[in-house]
Amino acid sequence: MAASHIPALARTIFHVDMDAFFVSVEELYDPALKGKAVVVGGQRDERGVVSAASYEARKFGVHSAMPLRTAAKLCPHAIFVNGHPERYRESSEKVYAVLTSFSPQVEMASIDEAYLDMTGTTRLHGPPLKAAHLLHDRMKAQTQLNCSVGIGTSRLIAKVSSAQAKPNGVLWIAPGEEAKFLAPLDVREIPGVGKVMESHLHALGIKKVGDLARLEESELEDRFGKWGLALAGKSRGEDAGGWFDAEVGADTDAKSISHEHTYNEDTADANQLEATLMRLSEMVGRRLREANFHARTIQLKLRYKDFTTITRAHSLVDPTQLDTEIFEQARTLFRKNWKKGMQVRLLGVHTASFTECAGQMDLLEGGRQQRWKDALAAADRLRDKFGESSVKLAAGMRGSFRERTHENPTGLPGKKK
DNA sequence: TCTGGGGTCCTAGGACCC
DNA sequence: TCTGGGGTCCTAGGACCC
Repeated sequence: MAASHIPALARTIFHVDMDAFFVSVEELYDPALKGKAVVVGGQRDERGVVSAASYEARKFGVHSAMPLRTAAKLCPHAIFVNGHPERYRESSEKVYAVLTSFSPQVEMASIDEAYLDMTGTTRLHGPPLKAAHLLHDRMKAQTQLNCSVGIGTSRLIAKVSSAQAKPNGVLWIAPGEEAKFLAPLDVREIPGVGKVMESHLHALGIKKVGDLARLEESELEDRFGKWGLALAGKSRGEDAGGWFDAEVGADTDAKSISHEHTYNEDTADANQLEATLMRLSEMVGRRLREANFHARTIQLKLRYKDFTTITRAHSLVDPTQLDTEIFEQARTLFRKNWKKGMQVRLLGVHTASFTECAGQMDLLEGGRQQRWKDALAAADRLRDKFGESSVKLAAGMRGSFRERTHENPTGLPGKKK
């Protein structure tokens, strides 16, 4: 092909996506699962959705985000497995180690996928396709896991091509071939186009990316605003706007930390609901302390039986990382907004607007907070040693913490991180 | 079919300030 | 009198991703 088609500054981006990651990791622990219809995410009669399905289960129409009970109906012979986040984190770290041996610019986009900037690595690893096959084989050798690799001049092209390469494949889109590659694909294949956007586009008669590319930019902008403009660029394979434009591997601090819980059965029991808020506040507080963040905004999430969901937030003058302060705010928001007697399906505690250090406080307040911090640090250490359920901080306690061991009667250490 | 849990980003209105 | 304009912060909700 003519060299003039190749932009002088074209980047070479890899998108590496692990195949059926959670299922594959579970197979490492239980080889009997191999080749079977497997659903990870919970048991067949539980409230919840599919986190991952094996290719065998997918043949029956099972896919991630589908309710477990639906999956059980579509594929009655499937084996249902609870998720093991520690296992996935551990495998993810091995994946990361393999990737960093190929490029210093690696960015994990989630637990099972990553972008690599491979621009200028030809001398070291050979041309893109050769490097990708090398990576693919080393991944299998060192993690026993299959992955797919997409290669392109943008994150977008790399991401879309890795999806086309699945399972267990490698796909390279040569510079200049982007639009041709995208044109026949459904608009839904473009990252950021979900159910809602898809139906808006379908209503305009736009089904394929090629249809999108033929539209005037100005028309897309008029209809969909800023996002429409980005969409026009994407239809040509450009990393148009936002995070996609960022350098690969630029580190990004967390913007929010949250935990939520859906009850197996809806409840209107105020004591149970507030106990859940306490537990969620503890989990959030702990993660704030681990990250050394102080949160200014505390948000409550409340979902009723009929699935109507509200969020209510409050911003503090002094940012906090203390369980009790988080809980106090969450509980206040809850008492103000929960319609007494209404059955609750889900509660969540969300924190955001982080600062590195705490706001100002007077000396007296400082002393009291310090004692709390000491107590919490001790509780965190105890949890590390004996597991999540061994320590609970009771609401309203001052300057001390109580140890509860009835949930761990053997005295043996629980799961260690 | 009866809908998890952890995130990110965007929009839009109102308050408040200059 | 019949009504500025821009900037920022806060809150609520929603689309989307894995």
